[in-house]
Amino acid sequence: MDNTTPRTRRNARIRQAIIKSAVEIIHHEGVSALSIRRIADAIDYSPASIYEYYPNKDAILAAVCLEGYAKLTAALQDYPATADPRVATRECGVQYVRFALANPDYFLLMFSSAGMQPNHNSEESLELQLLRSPAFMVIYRHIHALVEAGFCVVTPRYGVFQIALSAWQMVHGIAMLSLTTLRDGPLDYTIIRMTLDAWQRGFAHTVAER
Amino acid sequence: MDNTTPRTRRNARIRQAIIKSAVEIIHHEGVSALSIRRIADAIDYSPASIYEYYPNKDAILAAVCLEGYAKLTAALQDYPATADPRVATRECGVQYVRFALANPDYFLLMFSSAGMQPNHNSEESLELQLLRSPAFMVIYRHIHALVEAGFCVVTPRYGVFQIALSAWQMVHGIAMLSLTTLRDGPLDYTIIRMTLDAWQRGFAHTVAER
DNA sequence: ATATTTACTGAACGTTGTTCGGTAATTGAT
DNA sequence: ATCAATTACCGAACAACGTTCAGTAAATAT
Repeated sequence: MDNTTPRTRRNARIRQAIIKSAVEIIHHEGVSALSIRRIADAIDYSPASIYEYYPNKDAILAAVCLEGYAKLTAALQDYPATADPRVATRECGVQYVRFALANPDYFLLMFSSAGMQPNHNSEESLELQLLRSPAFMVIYRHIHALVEAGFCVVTPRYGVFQIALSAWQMVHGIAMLSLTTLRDGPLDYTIIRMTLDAWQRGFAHTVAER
Repeated sequence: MDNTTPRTRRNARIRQAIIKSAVEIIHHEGVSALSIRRIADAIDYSPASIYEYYPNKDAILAAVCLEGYAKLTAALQDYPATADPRVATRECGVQYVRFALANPDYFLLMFSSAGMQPNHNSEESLELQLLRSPAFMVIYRHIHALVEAGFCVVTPRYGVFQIALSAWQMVHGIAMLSLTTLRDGPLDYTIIRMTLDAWQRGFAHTVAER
């Protein structure tokens, strides 16, 4: 189909300009400073025109979050390939925390409210949806390699997926608390590495079945 | 001093009514539905009068959070004393997640924005501040018992405090992701217990010094 | 009983998200 | 090239928001 007519291309460009200026406003002045009028001002349109491209403000925030997920995925992969999967897994976690602290506005927007998740398709099982989420898959593959190398034991009830989920939960807790309750406290990546090593050690042997 | 004159008592009662109605509005219609005007309506005052008791809306939200911290602390202790500190520690974590899912609005309000933490005194070290936070202390004592019983090994760099912090981060990640990304997915407390057991196993032996 | 402090309100200001009627520009068909 | 139909855009407005302030009613202190 002609998804590249002049019109659709202009349309896409303006949509892009909208979320780009939104990202900049958020980055420089925080989420609370973001308003339709500020965006309209930044891209030389009237406030009403914004609604030709996005149905409402939440849709714009959702689009910003989508960008955030992509950036997070890239950040998780931004570590040189390592022979030892244990180190690779751990450093992936460090990257997660690093991303959160480097982009606090992005991160809090993505993971603070209950309605900011990508393609929340309630038809499908949550597991399948996560497995199609690129960011989660980066973690998943690290855990898979960990298991392959014999550093991590799986059971029928608690497989690669569950371990990957647990890893995500661990680093997410570190990141989230660092941004909220522990903000402006010292952030020691040496200690975070020790925490992640301890987490890994917990899965080094069979998870007790219940 | 006379902190119980008729005036101060009335004052306290009205302040209490304000945050009580705020809690109810949040609970029934979500944080986004909370407004000064709605509160004023609920307690039969004019919007302007609210400002005689709280300087602004954020102060009201902060007061709501304070209540939340107290409720969380109570929830963490709401598990019968157990002989085995390993079980006690794990069930404390389960209670944390339970609280989050039972009070999603409270929890997200408390731990979503960067400015909702209690008495953020930047003079003092973060460690000392946490050690005076009742909720954290519940976790801290569990870890202390765990160490006392020999189920958990401490090192100079990574002591009871760090382990307790790690425990908090772990359950916080579970809770937070369950409320946001994993919301409306199934929540299996059996699997959460297995996760917390694995976490505990990671600290069962010496944390490798770096 | 009077002076003074406190409690409370109505009305307003500036800002927000969003809608709508109307106009200018662009497109598709002849 | 011309004309009708669609699309893009805007000004103005609406309702709701947080907050302020001048002014009135009530409670307190003298």
